[in-house]
Order: sequence, then C-alpha cells, then structure tokens
Amino acid sequence: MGTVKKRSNCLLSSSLDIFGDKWSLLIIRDLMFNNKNTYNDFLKSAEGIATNILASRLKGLEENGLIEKSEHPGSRAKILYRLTPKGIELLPVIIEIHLWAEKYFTIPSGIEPTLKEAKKDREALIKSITKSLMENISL
Amino acid sequence: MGTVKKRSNCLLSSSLDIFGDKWSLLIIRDLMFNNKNTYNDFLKSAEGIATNILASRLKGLEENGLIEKSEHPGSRAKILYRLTPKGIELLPVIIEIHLWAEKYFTIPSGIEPTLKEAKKDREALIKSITKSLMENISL
DNA sequence: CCGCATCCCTATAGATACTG
DNA sequence: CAGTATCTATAGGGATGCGG
Repeated sequence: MGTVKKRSNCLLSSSLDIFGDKWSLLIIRDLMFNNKNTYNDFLKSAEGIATNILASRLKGLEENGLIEKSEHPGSRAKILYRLTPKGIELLPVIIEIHLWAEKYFTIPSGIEPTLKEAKKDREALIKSITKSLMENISL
Repeated sequence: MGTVKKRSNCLLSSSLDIFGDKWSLLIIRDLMFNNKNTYNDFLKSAEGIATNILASRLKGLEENGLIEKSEHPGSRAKILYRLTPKGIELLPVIIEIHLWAEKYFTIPSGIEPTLKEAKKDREALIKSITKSLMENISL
C-alpha cells in the first residue's frame, strides 16, 4: 500500500488510490476525534485492525503526506502520529460521509450534537475543528 | 462484496463497509457525471475495472440501495443502471473529495468550472446537480 | 512495554478467457 | 451485452518474534 500508482488522472480516482480502502480513513478519524495517536491506540479501536495492516496503512498515509511521525512527549519508547494539514483537510470529506450515514444507520451515542451543529453551520464547525487540530500540530 | 458485515457501529466505518474500496465511488461517479449507465459503459472507463470486479461491485451497490437496475429504453438486451436517492446523496461526499484532491493533484481538463462553482456556492451546485439527477430517476 | 516485522493461513481482489 | 469460470496475486487475520 506504500507507493502510489495512479489509475487515471481523475481527481476522485487519484484520491481513492490514497485513502480508498476500509482502514485509512478510520485511522484519520482516530487522530481527528478520538485522541488516539500511537500504534497501540489504533490497534485498540473497535474495528480491530490487524497489526500488519496497520503498519502498512501508517506507512502509506505517511508516504502520501497525510500523517507524520514525531517523538512522544511522555515516553521515549512511544511514537506519536499526527495529522498533517493535508490530512486535516480531509475533515470536510469525513463530515459529509457522517451526514450521509446518519440517514441510513443508527446513530452512535455522543455524536448527535456534532451532527446537528454540522447541519446548522457546517463552515463554522469545520473551521473550529480545523483550528484545534492545527494547534495540535505545532506542539 | 455483497452482504454487509458491520465492523463497528461507527458511522464512518459503516459507510466504508459499503463504499470504502477503490471502485464503488468510481461507478457512482460514472453514473453521476459521465452519462454512463450500462455494464459496458463502466468497463470502458479509464481506470479499467475487471469484469468480475464490476459485477461484484454492481451487486454490492444494488444490495445496499445505492443503485438499481431497470430496462434500457433503447435496447431490450441492455440493462440500465441508475442511482437511487441514497446514491445521489453521496454527491456532497464526492464534491468534497474533489475539492481536497484539487489542492494536491493536477486538475484534469473540463472540471475546473465546476470546482470553481463548488467553492463559490457549494449548496447551490449540490442542489442543482441533485435536481437533474433526481429527474433522471423518474423516467 | 512499544512499534513494528515476519510467518502462516484464509479470504478477497483482480486479470483474463469464456459463456448464455 | 452482461455477466461466470478459472486462476493468480494481494489484502487481511492472528500469532509470534524481536530490537529499542
């Protein structure tokens, strides 16, 4: 999943070459909303990603500039993964997927307020979340 | 790819269970923007999907209510695939992916005006495209 | 411990040939 | 035209190993 081979020069196709799989956006989600930022954090997520798949996806996301590694402030042994601006900019995509899904799946507890806000003032919500994510980068 | 097994009750995860692969959204794209609506139309797209994969994806998309089959008005031999409202509602997701991709890939000819319109008045564009897609349904 | 790498095995993706 | 059949390659699950 590392190197990218563009299937066509369609923007959608090129995007799917990068994150068009069942796992990449879930890792982005964990980084964005779930305060997860280490290898083991991702492993523990509800969907149960396998370790080799996680390693492969992290490598691909890093090679494509969506995430980056850095030192963990608490432990020398740990590696901290962070979203880059390019990764953070996927927020609108993820929000739209949520808004779509909300109509067809039962809504998990806790996110209803955010969904409501997204429908009321989408731009403001994106701006606000982006801001706090960007601040996280410059630690 | 037919039956759905939800990995978790996360809205994003459930969505990726349905269209989180390298092909499904491209078929939706062809139906939305490229006036393609038969099996062979999809086969001929630039990315070069294999026939068995196409069959599998069409089945999955139909089982999940994103597309539906109908009779082709011109030829009895042909099958016409159409987006359902549930499929059409993926338009905002696809637009956001395009807007993201525009920043990181070279833009293919022809879609620049649409991208510009999407940035100027996103809601109006979505409304307009949705309307014409919906009219297509009730033939 | 933590972040992987490796191995083994199964399931799904995918290329190509072929069929009703 | 719209798919199957067949075969191979890759994705993915699960256990385990291993250096830092």
